[in-house]
Amino acid sequence: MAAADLTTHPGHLARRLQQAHYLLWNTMVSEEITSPQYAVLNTLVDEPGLDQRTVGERVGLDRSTIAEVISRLSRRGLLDKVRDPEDGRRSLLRLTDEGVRTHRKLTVRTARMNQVFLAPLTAEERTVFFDLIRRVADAAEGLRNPGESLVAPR
Amino acid sequence: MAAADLTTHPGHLARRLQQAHYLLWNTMVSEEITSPQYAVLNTLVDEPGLDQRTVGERVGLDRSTIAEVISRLSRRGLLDKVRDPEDGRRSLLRLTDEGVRTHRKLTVRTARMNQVFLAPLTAEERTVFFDLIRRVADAAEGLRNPGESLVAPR
DNA sequence: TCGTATTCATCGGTGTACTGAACAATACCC
DNA sequence: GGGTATTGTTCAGTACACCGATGAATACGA
Repeated sequence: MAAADLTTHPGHLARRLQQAHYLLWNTMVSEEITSPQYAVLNTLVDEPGLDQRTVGERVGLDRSTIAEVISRLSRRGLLDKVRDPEDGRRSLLRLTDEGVRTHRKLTVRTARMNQVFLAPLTAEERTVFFDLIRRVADAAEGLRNPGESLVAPR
Repeated sequence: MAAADLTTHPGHLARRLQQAHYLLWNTMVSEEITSPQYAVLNTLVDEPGLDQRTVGERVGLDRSTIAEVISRLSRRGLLDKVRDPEDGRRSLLRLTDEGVRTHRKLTVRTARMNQVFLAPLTAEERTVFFDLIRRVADAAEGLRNPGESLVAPR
């Protein structure tokens, strides 16, 4: 059997896209703070006091992964983590002043990086780019929790 | 400063897309062989006897990463790795019969998975999807080796 | 031909990213 | 109110994915 053409395999393209982004992030945004770490800071700027699991859900990180990311951010003094006095299972998260400053700085640099990253596309193409990726990702994420969107239990 | 909207950040979208793909791969293709491992098998079907560095270049994997991926495939008996007698620095790679069989099986399943993954898009949209991602990824990869495409040194 | 430069592979370190299992705390139901 | 189920976190294990440094083999130039 002949080899498949990987340039038409969305998974392979997604990996290449992410790697390319990782490299650009490292040179244009930060060598210490990673993109997922920034996503966590960004969520907590908007919603301070969120618990760990919910933050993971917002940024699309697994329960184990979010725990590690948060422990690194906490170790660097960018956020504080305290047990919820109302519910001893939860860890509540809040940015420190240093965390807020870091978020502000990285937001500026990230905007610059996105300009470079998306430079090959016109404004219309960018809109399409976001739309197509979002639709595919949303649909695939939906396959994991069948029925969730249908009955919305809770 | 307000929080940024991550749904317009290509890096964040790329990560979500890749994760969604990873999960679908696990359920529809294989739990043992990963997508990067399949990419290596696929390359070696076409070009047996390639050295390790070149394979890494073909599939877009770092020298350290490709070494680990290949060591796993070798441990599972899917490929053979021998020193090049002509150049003692190189490791030459070749699929075993078992490796060829595995590639054939996974190629069928991967095609099925891609249908499901891309189901939200029309045929025209898929073409655009591939084109946009490829252009962005190619351009970003080009930023790493400035001048390479201009003068093609060697 | 001998010494320097390049190239390929490996090693150590860090950071995602997933699963399954364990544990503690809370919620729910008879 | 006590036993069971659910929920949030952590831990162990596996697999990418990067960099810098090291070592071995080859290439090249004076």
